[in-house]
Amino acid sequence: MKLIFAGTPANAARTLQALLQSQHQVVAVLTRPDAPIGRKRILTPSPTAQVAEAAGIPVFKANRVSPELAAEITATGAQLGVVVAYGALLKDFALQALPLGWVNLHYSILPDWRGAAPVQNAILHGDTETGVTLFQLDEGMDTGPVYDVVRTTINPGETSGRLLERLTELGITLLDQVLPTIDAGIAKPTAQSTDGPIRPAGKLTREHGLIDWNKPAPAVERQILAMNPEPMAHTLVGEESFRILDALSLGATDWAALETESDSDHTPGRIRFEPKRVLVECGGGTLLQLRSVQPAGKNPMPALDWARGANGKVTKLG
RNA sequence: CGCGGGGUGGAGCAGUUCGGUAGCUCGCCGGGCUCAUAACCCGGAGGUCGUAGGUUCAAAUCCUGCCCCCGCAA
Repeated sequence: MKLIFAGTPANAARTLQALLQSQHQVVAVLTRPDAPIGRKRILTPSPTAQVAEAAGIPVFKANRVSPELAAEITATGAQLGVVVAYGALLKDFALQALPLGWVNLHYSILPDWRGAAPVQNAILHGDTETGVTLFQLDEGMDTGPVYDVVRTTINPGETSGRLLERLTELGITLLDQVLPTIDAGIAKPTAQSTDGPIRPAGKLTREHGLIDWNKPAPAVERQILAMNPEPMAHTLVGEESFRILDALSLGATDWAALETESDSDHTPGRIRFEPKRVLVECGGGTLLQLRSVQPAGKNPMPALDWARGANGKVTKLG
């Protein structure tokens, strides 16, 4: 089957690579325009564009599909479009540009977590299960009829980045199974369920990553895991940003076992350096064990490494 | 020229203001103690102090160019 692929970030690029090695023929790729990346503002093609260009496939770069672009898409002769995190909604004329329309891989069990950041939101809200949904694109946001779903358990301590990697692979297998049935004309998508939670998965901004140490440790842990790798949870050390990449909630504090001196000052955000652990006091007398951190201007490092240099200089976060 | 932090044995840091051949907490190797140990004790290896050049009797430290990493902002 002749396909056009639309996607932008790394997981879309990974999926494109898989399609390139499949029985299908990717005749063109749609991705977002090159964007300035990093401090030096170097204009960089999206990961998907890089994979496409390396494979010698024609690339359309656009932030939205115009009627003119839709005509070009039609002219490629592709039968079906496959969308993975392209980054923009397709209007009716775009949807109708291909004989079989478009399918979209979405990293949640629809209709729950429709929107830009389903993986991060699932972890942030403490979900224990998520999945990948392959559905037929319509004009709504992630509202189209569903071909199939693959479910998976969210592992304890799993970050958004790691979970997305797993979901990407699951999505590839899902495409592998469903595309042939669409090609054969025997696939029959069914309307999305109307019961169960339908939570909006809004994009998470840097503000969502600012840690409030008054919250209990389990909530802070979920926040840290959800924000990794983007936009990354952070707090402050003095005036400087301090990112926390990985942490583990230890739950309630046994203060009696911890007290070695007469300091009954249990301030949220206060750090306790132990020989083998770095702990932060959270709300409700809970403790969070820091695992991986990144001070401003430094590379990410194990919390214990940071403690070696920071012990005695830093006493409190936030 | 967007703002800023940083490059010192494998890791994280100190030392740079007031130049005099490198220190701390770990890790690693060997030995000891111990029923045992991630605990403790003793010993050891390991560093062109990012790089090129300059000043000086002497540079991690002062001056100049360059490279690399990162936080914020976009």
